Amino acid sequence: MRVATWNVNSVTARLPRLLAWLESAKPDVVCLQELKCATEAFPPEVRDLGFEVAAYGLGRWNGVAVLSRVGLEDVRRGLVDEPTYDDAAEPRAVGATCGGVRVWSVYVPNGREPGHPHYAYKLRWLEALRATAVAESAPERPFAVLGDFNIAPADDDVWDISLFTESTHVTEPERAALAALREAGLRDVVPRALKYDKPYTYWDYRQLAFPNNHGMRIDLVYANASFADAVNDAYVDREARKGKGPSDHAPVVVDLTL
DNA sequence: ATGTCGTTCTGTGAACGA
Repeated sequence: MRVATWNVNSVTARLPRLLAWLESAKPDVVCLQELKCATEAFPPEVRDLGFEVAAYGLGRWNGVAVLSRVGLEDVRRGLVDEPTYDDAAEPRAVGATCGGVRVWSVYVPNGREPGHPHYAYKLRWLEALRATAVAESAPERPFAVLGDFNIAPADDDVWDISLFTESTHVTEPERAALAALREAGLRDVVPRALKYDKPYTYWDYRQLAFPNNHGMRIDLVYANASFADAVNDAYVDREARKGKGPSDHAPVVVDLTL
């Protein structure tokens, strides 16, 4: 089974590239983030390719989905005890069971800057993610949380850590939230880089970041032992970041032998 | 130079978030 995660930065703007990628990469299950469209506006062309779709979006911001061509059951929108921001629920997590594998597609809040209310929201949201993983991860069922975590797990996951001294994505509390997920039994499934030495998944649109490989590894796969032990390959599909009209993120692809 | 995107509204450019 091939499972992937991709922050597409607008599913409607990315539709031609998404459809081409689905046909060439042939994933069975895909977690998408930053749909930037409402649930009912999710492009029907994806279903025409044979995928069932569990989308969760409200419009301009955020939005997540699980696509599957191996079945789609027990869809859940939102986390256990999920926090709100400015008193509003945001569409940042959707879970589904696909061919016996439980996956969550997540778009973790950015945080904006340490000390900002959005940063405190990010940490609360990550605690709700941990609680959801604990509630749902049974040892015998492959389980994984995949998505844009907006956290670089280690300094090596950033192209130049010296530029991040006052920034989110690398702070100790954010990394502690990832450690708490690991303590809950999830493992970081680190993909291969298909070029250069680091498996970056995101490169800013600005300042020629992609050609200079000024990237970050912030799109993560956190999996329980049943899922992680079944992984026979994982890689970042950097080809999808090339050319005209890409997302600023590349897909992470994981192959499982179940 | 926060230098690029994508979306929406204050709407044919600006504001916002990333």
